[in-house]
Amino acid sequence: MAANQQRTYSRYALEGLSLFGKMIRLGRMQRRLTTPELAARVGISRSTLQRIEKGDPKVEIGLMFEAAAVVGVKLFDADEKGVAGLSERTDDRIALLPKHVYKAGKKVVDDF
Amino acid sequence: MAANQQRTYSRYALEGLSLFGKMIRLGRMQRRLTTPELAARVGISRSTLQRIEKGDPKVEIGLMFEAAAVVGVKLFDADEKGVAGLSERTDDRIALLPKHVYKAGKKVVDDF
DNA sequence: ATAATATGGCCTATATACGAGTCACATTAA
DNA sequence: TTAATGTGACTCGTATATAGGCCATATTAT
Repeated sequence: MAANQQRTYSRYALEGLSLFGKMIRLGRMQRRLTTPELAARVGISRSTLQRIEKGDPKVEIGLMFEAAAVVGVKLFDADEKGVAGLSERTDDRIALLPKHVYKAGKKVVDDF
Repeated sequence: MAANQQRTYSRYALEGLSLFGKMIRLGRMQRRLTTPELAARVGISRSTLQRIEKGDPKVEIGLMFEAAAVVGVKLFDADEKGVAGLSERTDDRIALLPKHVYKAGKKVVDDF
């Protein structure tokens, strides 16, 4: 018992998840894969795949990324140099910032 | 006991997750938020935020999307009409396909 | 029409992610 | 330098996601 539902998610996150699930579903159908087939290829159960395609916020992100990869859905269009290139550039940008944030009576700047 | 590590993830998924985590970390640092601060805003523990920024495949996808939303990381560059528009167009594309996949001796087509 | 298959929804047991804490070390500002 | 704060890396108990099953309905092909 205790049907809590105590965690809430923002509208933006839920909509993004819903879209992500729909894209995976679309990819699956375009490749003419049934839900048991795709689940088998991803290495998950059909029930989990169903939750993925619904955009359930509680699924493991790794499983959702796996499914997306299998059906060819890519988020943040890693175009040019692919994900690796983006990753490097992100590392570079992080390196430019102070390594700790440190709050000391400073007002939050937020200019970027 | 039983340090299983029985689930494996594809390289592509792991790299995508790593990038995703780095983008969240970058967003947090740009906004001068400490890890306890961001964790509080997202409504999660600091340990979970650490796993998010590392790209741990086992975190709830809802939490990661939530964190991304708070620090302004936008998924699948939902530019123009935003996520809602993309979602609609995805629905439309799904509607064009047969509602079930059905395998019947047909060869996998894969033309799209 | 019928048969065959796909999908959605629900259930339970078990593996495990989460929150909360602690400690050590790194980094910053003074 | 020193003091204050941020971060990383753990541990542990408990809430919960997952796998796997079943059943009902929908869809397809014949």
